[in-house]
Amino acid sequence: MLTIGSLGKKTGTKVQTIRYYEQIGLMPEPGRTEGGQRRYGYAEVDRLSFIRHARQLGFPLEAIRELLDLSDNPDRSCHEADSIARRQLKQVELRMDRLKALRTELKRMIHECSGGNTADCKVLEVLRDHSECLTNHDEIGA
Amino acid sequence: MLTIGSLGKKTGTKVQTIRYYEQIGLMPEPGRTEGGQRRYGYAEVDRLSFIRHARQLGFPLEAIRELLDLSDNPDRSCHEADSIARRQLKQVELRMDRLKALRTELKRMIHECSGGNTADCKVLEVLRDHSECLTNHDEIGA
DNA sequence: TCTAAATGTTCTAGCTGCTAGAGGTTCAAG
DNA sequence: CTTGAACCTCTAGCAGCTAGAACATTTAGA
Repeated sequence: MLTIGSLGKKTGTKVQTIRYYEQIGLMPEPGRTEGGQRRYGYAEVDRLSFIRHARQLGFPLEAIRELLDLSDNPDRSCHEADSIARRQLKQVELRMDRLKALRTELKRMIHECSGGNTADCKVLEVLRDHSECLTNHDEIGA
Repeated sequence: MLTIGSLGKKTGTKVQTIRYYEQIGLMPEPGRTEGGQRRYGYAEVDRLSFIRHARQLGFPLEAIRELLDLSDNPDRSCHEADSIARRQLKQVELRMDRLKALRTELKRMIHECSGGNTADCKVLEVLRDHSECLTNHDEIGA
């Protein structure tokens, strides 16, 4: 039986975060000692590892909830898990595209800055006047 | 003189957001009508445009606060604005690197999923067992 | 001049995914 | 039996907004 602290260490999760996951129903309510402290078994280690791993891959908690659900029901079609992963991939690629455009603009901005005083600072000038931008980054910063 | 609504339209900002910026001191407290409604001039259009543009480039509000400060003081060195922009560029590149690793992992995961039922779903399997990952994505999902 | 619609006002709470702190209790080692 | 680390609950905070309730003002048309 593991305490919440050792579960945390095993999975690289802060104690508060584990309690948070329990609170929102991602982790089950564990058994307690007579004194009221949580005690975990190895099923919980697996579940929490799954969650943390999915988080590292950027899945939002709601997606993880679905994935856990699928994982708990081995009879259901793999298709759903696959489409969640594809959705996540789409998100990642979208964010990458935005960051790419952003990087271009930032680089240009910095490159053109010659280093006098702020009165003719290129960085500030570009920020002041959107028309100096090459891309029309509507929602880039998301 | 502009109402908060027309300022919002001119700059592509929601009314609530403008009030929020005022609340945190990014936008100045504007003049009011006798009835207590906000009225803006063209200086405010410029300032808000600056803020929104910087947000689109991903600058956090605190960085924008500094940039506005620099912009208000034309005598100060451009160097500070430049270093804020460089910092932002670093952030963007860091996030891009993480996303790139993430994308690789997701693609592999999806690619290997043959589409049976979840009992042998590759997506779920990879999530279950970190050792199947090529990268050790410690903080990838940030 | 009156009215009705559109827009404005403040205040509070919610979103994601945690994280930190206060103030108190339990557990395990020595 | 004592001590100190780890646990407990509860509340509030972070970024950067966004939404809604409940009410006031403005403006255009009849």
